[in-house]
Amino acid sequence: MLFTYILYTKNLLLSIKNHFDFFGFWCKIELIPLTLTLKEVIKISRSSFVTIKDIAEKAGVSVNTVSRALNDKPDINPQTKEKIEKIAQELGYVKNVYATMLKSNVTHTIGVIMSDSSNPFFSEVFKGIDKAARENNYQIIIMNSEGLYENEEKFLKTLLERRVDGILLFPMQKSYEDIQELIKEHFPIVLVGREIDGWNVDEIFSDEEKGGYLATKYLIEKGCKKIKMITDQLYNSASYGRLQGYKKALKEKGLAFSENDIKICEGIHEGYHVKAGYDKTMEMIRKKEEFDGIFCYNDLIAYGAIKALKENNLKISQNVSVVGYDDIAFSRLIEPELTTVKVKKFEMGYEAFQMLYKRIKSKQRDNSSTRKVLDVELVVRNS
Amino acid sequence: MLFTYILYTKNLLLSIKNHFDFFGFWCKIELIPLTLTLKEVIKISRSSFVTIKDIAEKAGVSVNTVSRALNDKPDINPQTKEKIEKIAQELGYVKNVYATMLKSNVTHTIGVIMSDSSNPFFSEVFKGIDKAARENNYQIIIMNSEGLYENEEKFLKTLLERRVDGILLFPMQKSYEDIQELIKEHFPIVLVGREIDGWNVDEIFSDEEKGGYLATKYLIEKGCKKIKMITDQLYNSASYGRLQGYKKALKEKGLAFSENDIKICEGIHEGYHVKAGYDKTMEMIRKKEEFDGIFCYNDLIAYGAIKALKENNLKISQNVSVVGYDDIAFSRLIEPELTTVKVKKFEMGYEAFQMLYKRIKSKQRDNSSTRKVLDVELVVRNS
DNA sequence: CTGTTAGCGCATTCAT
DNA sequence: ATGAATGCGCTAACAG
Repeated sequence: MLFTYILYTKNLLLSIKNHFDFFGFWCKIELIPLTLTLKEVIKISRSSFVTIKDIAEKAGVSVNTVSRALNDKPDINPQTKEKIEKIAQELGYVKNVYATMLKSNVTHTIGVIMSDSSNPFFSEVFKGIDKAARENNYQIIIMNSEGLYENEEKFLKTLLERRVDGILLFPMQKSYEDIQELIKEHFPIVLVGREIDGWNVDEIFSDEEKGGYLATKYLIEKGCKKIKMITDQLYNSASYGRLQGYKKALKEKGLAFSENDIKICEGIHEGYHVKAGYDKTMEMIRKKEEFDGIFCYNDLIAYGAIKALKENNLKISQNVSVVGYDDIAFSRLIEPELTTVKVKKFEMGYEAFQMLYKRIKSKQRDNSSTRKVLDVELVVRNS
Repeated sequence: MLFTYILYTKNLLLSIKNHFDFFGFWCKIELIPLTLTLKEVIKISRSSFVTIKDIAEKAGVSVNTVSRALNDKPDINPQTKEKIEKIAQELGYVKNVYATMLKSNVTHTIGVIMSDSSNPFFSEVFKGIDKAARENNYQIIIMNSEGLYENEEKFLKTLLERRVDGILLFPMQKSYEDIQELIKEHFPIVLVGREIDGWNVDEIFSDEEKGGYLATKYLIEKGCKKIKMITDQLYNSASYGRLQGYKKALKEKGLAFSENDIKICEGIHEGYHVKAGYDKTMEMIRKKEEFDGIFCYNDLIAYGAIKALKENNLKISQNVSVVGYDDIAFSRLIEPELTTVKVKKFEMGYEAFQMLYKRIKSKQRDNSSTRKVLDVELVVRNS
């Protein structure tokens, strides 16, 4: 074990390092020059970061001269500035942004709460956020709620403690109270990927109904007579919208809607989408339900469905057609290549940050709000 | 447009909100009680966060009583505590961690720099980091370097400015100077996924040579006589190690090694791995190079290779066998299911954080370092 | 052009 | 059990 003691006597500063072991100990005594005060020594022993005060002392100027020099403020002698910059360089000075933040009340940080950043859909959206944030010199604290409301709540608090300038939230449809609280306070927040009716808050999301409509219409026009839909929990606007589109297309084409054709995934865990798609399809086959088309809530579910169909020797696109949603990168790699609804993932993230940024910048904390709807399109491939 | 002015007169504080529009403007005058000072009003207009001072005033106690109450310190009257907690609740108090950090010099934040968090390999590793960090109540600031050294350098600085307690870095093999600087200063840092010889720094990485060896040996034992390797840039330890393993297996089985069998991907951009795997394979076919096996640096490259082989009507596993690396989730979904080297991705992230945490906690900033090697295994599937 | 001073929000002695 | 005072590192207002 290693201990460090610091003693202050009238004219001597001792730093004693004792190395103990089972058989005794020895100690090493270091003399520290008297120019350092006790406080400074403590500081040194605690943290190795150099402060503007250190620079100021070394340069023989005041701290604020250093501050001005390092922040490119006017009213400074070029030579002084140069000298200070040189010393800062030598000492390896790195600004402590916390001190700055404490004064300025601005952190240049946003919080991002999503359910699972390793899900390809989210990670594409995140890329957009990341890009936009970097361009504006903003940092990101990311939190994965794993779809759990408790986490969402906890993270929200953590982010506020960190005084993020704003928050991008991919909400579970359940979380109402705390978010509404924030909105009431006009805290900068943008809801991403979900539409929440009647709230006075900035939102960006896809035209889900159109997506569901396009997918279903495509299946019908391809000749499908009985189209199943495998969807996610129905209490979020995305699945709701896609379902509406599905219904709309059925109605338009004169096909009957049946509750039994809607299969809802349950459980949230690592890779559950693929598994759910697989399980639901297997179940439909086992129960000998008739169907010649499946509209899946997302591509991952579609992968699972395709896997199940293959295992039962059903020909994709001939016996059963499958349409996914999102158009993640892998949908071009699986066999057959997946027909899917393309969502502007990167744009969603990029735009979301822009909206948040605008909100942060405008001191205007009023009751107006903007909502942006992103267009979707059908990508026809071989499924 | 909406402007807010604050006027301070001898006995009157005016907050004037002027609503301009094209046709004129009107203004609303609010009287603010004299108990507030100008400074306080400015504060209110600037930030809506309540401080312990606000609570103290409302509770009629001192700030430190509030501080003690809220931090579960001893020496406090239970009733006072309860009262303070209630007021804090009412006012919607959220602690400003920056102030705390400024005092404590501890941020409970780590920085993570990786090349692309949307790459499935990295996102799995990140999950492990995230899990471990949450368990220890640490926050994460993540940065995507996009494989660019300039970014890595810049981000490192940003993270230091943010006074992260430690850094997890997935290094490009190029970046030496600045990292070494940090290591010399005994700043807590753990290098993840890459082994760097001769550095005195904590590292965690996979047994790359074993992975390359297992993959190649498998191909040979399956009957392959001419095995190509499509790899990434060779200046990182991962590709180097896998190449060594490849060579070792060839030698052991009496097959000749040829420089021409090593195909190196170039370019770094969105989805370049898949494309590179595809391009390199197409090129080999076009040039009529002979081969009956491909060992790919990662699964993404393997997907591209498989796509190219299929397009040329080559039967995977019969005409040409393919082995990938990493075993990302999608390798079970493509057709044929990919034989690959399974890497402990989640564990790598999880352990990496543990190592960093240990380093952060032990004030001991000495010259010792630990390196952890994770085992790999071959997962035989149908390619 | 530069130094002095005050204060951001909080936690920590040290008194009382 | 509670309050007063101090300082973390930095910036900004003000004075010289």
